[in-house]
Amino acid sequence: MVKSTTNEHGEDLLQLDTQICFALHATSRSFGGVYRQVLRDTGLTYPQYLAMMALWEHGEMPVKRLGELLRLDTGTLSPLLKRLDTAGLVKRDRSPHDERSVIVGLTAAGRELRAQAEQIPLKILAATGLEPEELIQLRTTLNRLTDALDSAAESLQD
Amino acid sequence: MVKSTTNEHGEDLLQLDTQICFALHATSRSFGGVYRQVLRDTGLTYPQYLAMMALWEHGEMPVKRLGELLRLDTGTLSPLLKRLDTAGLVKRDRSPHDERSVIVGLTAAGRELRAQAEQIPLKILAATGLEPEELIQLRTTLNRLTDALDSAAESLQD
DNA sequence: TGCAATCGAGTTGTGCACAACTCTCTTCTG
DNA sequence: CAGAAGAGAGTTGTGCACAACTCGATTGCA
Repeated sequence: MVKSTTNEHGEDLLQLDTQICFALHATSRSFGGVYRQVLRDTGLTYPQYLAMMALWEHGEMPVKRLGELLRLDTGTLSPLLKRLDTAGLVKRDRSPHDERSVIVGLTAAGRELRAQAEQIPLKILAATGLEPEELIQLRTTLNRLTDALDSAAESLQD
Repeated sequence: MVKSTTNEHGEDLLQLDTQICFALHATSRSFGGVYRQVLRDTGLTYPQYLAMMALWEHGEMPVKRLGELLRLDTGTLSPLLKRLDTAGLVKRDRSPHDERSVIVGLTAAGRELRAQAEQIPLKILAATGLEPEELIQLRTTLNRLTDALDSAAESLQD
């Protein structure tokens, strides 16, 4: 049995689907543009900012754990952390307990940057122009969507 | 006057904001993962698929117009089209009316690929696991969000 | 205990996104 | 009509995302 691709509003879901995905792609890039502006004087990119956020909140942790929090693999994270290291914001040291593991921690400069970054979320919040209720619902929908997509991708592996 | 950063549900909006943006980022990448699976035997990446979609729907058009449809600048589009050209799916010719303009059109192979790509939207739709109503609302919210972010980014230029 | 399997980081290669630039062609204006 | 200004495409350089790989450390199990 094949589901109809047109709903009661007369919208073609096949078309709609591509628009959803395209809209998401566009929104993601627009967010990137706003963050680029807001982060300009910190010298951070958005993914670097996310990494710093995680370290500000949780303190030092292994690269592995940071990758889980940010959902990034080492191919992305290693060079990113190298750049943060070069910028003097983080330090990386082998764990004495497990020589495979590298512990990422903040330097003094990295901790100091936190004060400068404090107003960033408010600026971003203002830029969204959405009401809190809408943001909450959007987040809920996105999280469900991410879970569904991840498990779909997994079941498509074969 | 400073707005409260905590709403009536006791959620910290500063935290929420970062979660929204992070959630969006995560969803965008999860979509990427599903498309990677689904597009595997076409040999296309997701942005390449978007470009092909635009050409299947609208026929040949200048690079400029394609960039507007996909919201991509030439720095992204030129090499992407070069790869599609190398793959034999599109052709690029200078416009006879305006030597600055390049017209992108489909080759026979590019047109044939459409049949193979026909079931892709349905697969993606299934992978989202969302009801049509939710998709429609999500699209609406995302479009508003994108507009707000774009105009915010513009006003932050200076 | 010894060795195979696994794990954690890092590297390499490809492609996307974007800023800043060049080059050519067109258009506008004095 | 000439030269300046602008438009359209492409290039260069940086950084992110991800697959596939290497390498050394650890773990597990025969």
